[in-house]
Amino acid sequence: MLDDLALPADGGAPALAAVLARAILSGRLPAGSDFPREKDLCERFAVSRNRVRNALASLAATGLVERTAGRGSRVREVTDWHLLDPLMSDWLAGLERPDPRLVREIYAFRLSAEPQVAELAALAADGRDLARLENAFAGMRDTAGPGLHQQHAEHDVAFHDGVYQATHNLVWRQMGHLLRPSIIALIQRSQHHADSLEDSLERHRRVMEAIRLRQPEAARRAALAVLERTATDLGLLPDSPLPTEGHPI
Amino acid sequence: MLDDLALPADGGAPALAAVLARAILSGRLPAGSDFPREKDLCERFAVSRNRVRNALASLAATGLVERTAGRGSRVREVTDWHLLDPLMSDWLAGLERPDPRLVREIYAFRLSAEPQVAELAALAADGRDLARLENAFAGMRDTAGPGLHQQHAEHDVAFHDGVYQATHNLVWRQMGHLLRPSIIALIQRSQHHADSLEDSLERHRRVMEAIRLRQPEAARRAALAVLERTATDLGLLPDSPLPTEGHPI
DNA sequence: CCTTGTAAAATGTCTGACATTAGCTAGTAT
DNA sequence: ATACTAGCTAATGTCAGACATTTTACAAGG
Repeated sequence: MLDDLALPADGGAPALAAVLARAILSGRLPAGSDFPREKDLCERFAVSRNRVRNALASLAATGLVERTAGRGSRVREVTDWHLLDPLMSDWLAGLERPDPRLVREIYAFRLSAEPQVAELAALAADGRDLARLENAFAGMRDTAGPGLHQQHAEHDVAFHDGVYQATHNLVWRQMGHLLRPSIIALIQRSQHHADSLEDSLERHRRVMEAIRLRQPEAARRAALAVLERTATDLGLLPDSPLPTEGHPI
Repeated sequence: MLDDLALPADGGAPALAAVLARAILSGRLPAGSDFPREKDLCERFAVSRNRVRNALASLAATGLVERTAGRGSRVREVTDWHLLDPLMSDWLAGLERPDPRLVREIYAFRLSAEPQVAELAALAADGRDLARLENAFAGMRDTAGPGLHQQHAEHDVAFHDGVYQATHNLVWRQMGHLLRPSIIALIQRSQHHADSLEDSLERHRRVMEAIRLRQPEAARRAALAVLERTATDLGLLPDSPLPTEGHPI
């Protein structure tokens, strides 16, 4: 178990946590199963028990495992994972092949939340918020060529995060963390045709413009349009019922 | 600094973290200020460095402090706090006098999110979800008398959490954690007149009924009505601009 | 003035031992 | 036969001390 995993050259404490977390997130360890003991992990990765315990503490803090003295560590249900923890976002974004169900759940959330977020942003955004959006948009436009998918995705994340930031609400702002894994999954799946990119850019521009002009209703519609574009790029069939019923995309 | 804090009789590792966290959450330590050194905390609370380090690791994981080797620990900005972390929810719910700005921010979030959540719940709720809602509602009704505020609040939390659960979305479900600190703050501030309680119950009932009847639009309106009731009980003026500046509490 | 070296202070890590808890097993009394 | 208890084992939790690493401040020298 975990035999094919390797610790990166860095090898710091967070690196070990990331390796162990991805073993769970990739789905190779079923919920309810026993997680390896501390001693085994020490031998397997040739690190001290201290580091192993720190890594396991991170996994427990994000709800990936449950630890009980004398019993051991056990993998928890997906419903217990703290998807909104920034650590979790990093781990998810680094996955080679993220669980399609998770991608779907996060997308469904964004579909139901982001129009509202855009509406709030249109009501509250100030100059700095607009500057962030403009910068991110320019970055997306300048990296629209082939071979720049990675950088394009980063600017894409920055754009959407900018919308969350512009709400000026402490809770909504925290949720921008979800964007990275969602958008990374996007570029890993879609082939990003040139015309698709052009269309996506235009839809983003309309969100930015509506926020600038303080038009909440237009911002809501524009955000929805961006997400519809995202759905087709993700290969999610619009008419298949996602987690919830009937979003007539 | 922190002289008047005491470790509860339990004294476990999480207890120490809670004490330290509340020192920050109560606002006595300004953002950017230095947090006490590990050695000082060891002496102050008469615990080993190990426990202190575990507690500080929790504070760092929730974004309350930033730790750098050789430098020390520093209190982070409110905008960096992970309000959606379950640990944070527990700490916030245990505060005697939570920061009014935080209460307002969380309320503003709920006001913008919960109608949508109720709508999704109306589309996706199954029998188990309805049973949870009915149980919670019955609990609220049975604890409507005086002197039962604490238990009433718990059932209130269970009701709203049930709505989040009923969305059957992994992300929305995580957000139910925010409810406890929000509702605890509610009962600590409002005097809960008998007629106010009666009105609140009726509004909750309409949410439950709309979810049962699969009426998304009615659920949205009913959830909004509950939150308006909450606003007056919290002493928040409904027409003042919420998410942005101006906290005339 | 800038650079560099050095020392101090703080957190990070390692090690070994012991404490505590959960679960199992065997034994015993009713 | 069942139920309860004692004890054993294995796992995580805690402690104590030493050392490593990083940051910062300060002072000497160019």
